[in-house]
Amino acid sequence: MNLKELATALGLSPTTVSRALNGYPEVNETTRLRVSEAALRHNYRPNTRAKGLATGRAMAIGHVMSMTSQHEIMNPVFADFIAGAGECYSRSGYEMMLSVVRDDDEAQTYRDLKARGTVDGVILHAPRANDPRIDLLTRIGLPFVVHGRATGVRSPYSWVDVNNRRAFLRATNLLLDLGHRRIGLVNGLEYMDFAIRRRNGYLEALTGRGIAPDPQLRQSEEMTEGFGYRATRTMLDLAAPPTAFLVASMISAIGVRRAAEERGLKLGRDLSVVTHDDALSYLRNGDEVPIFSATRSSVRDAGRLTAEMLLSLIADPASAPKTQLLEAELMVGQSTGANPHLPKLRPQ
Amino acid sequence: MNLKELATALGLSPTTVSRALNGYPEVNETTRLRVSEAALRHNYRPNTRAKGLATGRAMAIGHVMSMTSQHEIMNPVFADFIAGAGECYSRSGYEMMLSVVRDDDEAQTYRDLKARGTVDGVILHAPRANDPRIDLLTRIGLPFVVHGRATGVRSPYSWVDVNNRRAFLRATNLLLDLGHRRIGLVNGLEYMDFAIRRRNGYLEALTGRGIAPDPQLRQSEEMTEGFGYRATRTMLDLAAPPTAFLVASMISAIGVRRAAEERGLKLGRDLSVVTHDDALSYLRNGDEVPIFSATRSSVRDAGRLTAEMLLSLIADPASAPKTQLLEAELMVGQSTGANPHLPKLRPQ
DNA sequence: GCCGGAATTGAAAGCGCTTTGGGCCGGAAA
DNA sequence: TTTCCGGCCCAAAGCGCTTTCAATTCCGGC
Repeated sequence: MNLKELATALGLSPTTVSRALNGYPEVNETTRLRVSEAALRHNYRPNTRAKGLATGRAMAIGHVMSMTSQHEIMNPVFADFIAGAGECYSRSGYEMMLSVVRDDDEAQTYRDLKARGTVDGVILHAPRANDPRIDLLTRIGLPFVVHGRATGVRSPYSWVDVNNRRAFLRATNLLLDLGHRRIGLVNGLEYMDFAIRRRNGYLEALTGRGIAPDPQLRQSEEMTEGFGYRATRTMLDLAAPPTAFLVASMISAIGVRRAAEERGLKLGRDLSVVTHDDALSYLRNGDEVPIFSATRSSVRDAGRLTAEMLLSLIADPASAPKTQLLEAELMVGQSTGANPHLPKLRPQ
Repeated sequence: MNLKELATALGLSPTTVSRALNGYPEVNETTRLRVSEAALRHNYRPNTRAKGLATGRAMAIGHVMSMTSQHEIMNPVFADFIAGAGECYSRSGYEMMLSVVRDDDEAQTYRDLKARGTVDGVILHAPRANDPRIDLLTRIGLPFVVHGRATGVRSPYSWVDVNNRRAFLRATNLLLDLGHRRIGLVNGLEYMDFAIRRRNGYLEALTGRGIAPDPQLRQSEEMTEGFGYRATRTMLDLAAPPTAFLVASMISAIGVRRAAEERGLKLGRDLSVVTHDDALSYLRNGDEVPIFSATRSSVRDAGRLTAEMLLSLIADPASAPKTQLLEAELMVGQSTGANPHLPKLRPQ
């Protein structure tokens, strides 16, 4: 059933039916009722493409996820982010379009989305330092919001980000306060912006206490369980091993725990761990007392906020770029404790 | 730049340009070259909506993920499945549309997608026993492929599924062969079809060896880490605790390991665990020797296969429903070993 | 030198919607 | 009574493509 059929069934013109359904004021209220009742009864819904063609709006938002040909890692965070954004879209009548592309095709994908008018805007995932995609999107005039930021990019753009530097600064300070002096950093890939900021927060805290950072205590890679495991083993094998770890994701932290337990080290007693916790739905960090002490920030909320920001940008194209910085909570859980090797400061 | 503009720029009619770009035979080869060169130069790409309107095909596939209002759990498997399917789509020029909806809106969402012509077909996720969505989709005539099956649904439909029953049958037999007699089942929600089949495989193996299944050794819930942990604690607290566990997901298995290690039980020595492994990219099950003994089946491959099947169904609407049953590999890893409490069969 | 047919191109009619620019009617204002 | 103005509705023109149908040109064959 299309508009014309519905109109003839009602003895009205397509014009009036369209106006009635779209809430235009110049249609009689009783007619409107009659129309919407008939639309419901006939299960009428305007054709997406026809409507889009007529209005010039796609009512769709693009999410491009690129995969390096080598890694092929799906970010576990992605699903929850999508869920948050998707909520927003269905509330607002938007569709979400997902493109999975090889990373060297990503720029072309954005150009395509714009040229073919497939979407009204996109969300930029996983920004890197000096990310060229930001300039690209600005240049081609496709509205976008970045989930994260891109160190080094000077031109203004809209973003929603967690205060990663501050989060890891605070986390490091927590460990320092517990007497830890050698703190291992198990970071994400350090061309990713979030990882850079986390490292900076970590370094800032150390130097703030007059501790010279040891490059041997830093590893960075894709945040898998296996990486957490391997990085921990390697650092524990050092002549002067760390007594605490700062980890960039729960998944990696699970690997850290595996390595620790393999050595008979109990977290919170023999070894301290603070991890970042994205509050993934299937990986809750304990119930009352968190399993891991953590810097916590819901990526699902971030998804919702990012999507909302993009929709507001699309609604008002003239508006200046918006930004939103979210603070992570620092939660003390069961995986941290005083440095057991600390020489008593005041003996006796 | 649209078709008309490109046509006038070339001194040709839109008809010819359209034909040239779409590979119709009746256009002069030199003209075609001229056209495609100009299209490239002007960065021309046909408008998605206009093309869709004219052809009647959306060139898009819908994925609906519903969330129960209580749970709000994003299936961690979803991301990898999507990645597999997305690969197939971008290869074939299709788009993926994702809808995140409350589960009581799901039926309406399918009706919408059909009525508005937003997609050419959908992939049905997380089927349950007697899943009503299958009949719904058949009734409204929206092509679909189910990722999984639905016990109890009699009408024919297309699906791609792992042989869950067989996988858990074999896994249980492995544990039985290792001398385990009390085997705990940490299953997914048992209204989900896959969980039903896994339980059946487990029960079949037990009864096949003349062992009466103990209902106390079965728990089923959303497959989170926390559930794995709690279920294990509960079962280990039984008067006659299990010596082995069969677990429905790596995430839950990590919870099982946490509970075990909390009790000082080492996996593979004091307690055996076999888990199902979806081969998630960020949660590899070890490198050479798997961490967990596991029934393994890549959900990403499943995504690819499901998408391919759907596209072939759409290409040939008259074709009969297709099905594909994937076998899981049974991999022995570090988490299984002989039952330590087993009385020696041949003492001395 | 004429004809049928292949090769090549175009005009125009949709696809299903929105939206502009009237048109008609009844009642208030003149 | 005439004029004007809301209130309500419709015809028709697009939106940017595809595709049918027709037109034109250029051949070789007779």
